[in-house]
Amino acid sequence: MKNEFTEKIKELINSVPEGKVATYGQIAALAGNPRAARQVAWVLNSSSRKDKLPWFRIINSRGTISLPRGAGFEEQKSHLESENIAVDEKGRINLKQFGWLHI
DNA sequence: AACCTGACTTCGG
DNA sequence: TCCGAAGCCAGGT
Repeated sequence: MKNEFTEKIKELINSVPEGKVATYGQIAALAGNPRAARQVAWVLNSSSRKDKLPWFRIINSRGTISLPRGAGFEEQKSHLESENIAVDEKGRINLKQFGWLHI
């Protein structure tokens, strides 16, 4: 198929186990394009609604929530905490402990 | 086909 | 460790 890259991104996101988080860069790299992290975010934004992907398990390389306050930050934080993942006030997460794949 | 946009990443200060 | 600028990718208009 033509956009197997996008399809693979969805598969990878669905592969993230509960209680773990992955970064855009990791997903992009596993999908075959380490540079297409932005595309991962785009796919999430467009597919999370219809495909119900665990978008809340995807964070940026700094190990923090990328969403701004009032635009999903609170929501994502709640989802993560529901899976026993520690998130501080600034949205920071300990990747050493909760990271799906170790960088 | 060209330009714009985005839940990013990396580098330098 | 935090902030700003530049670079990259694919989809949308």
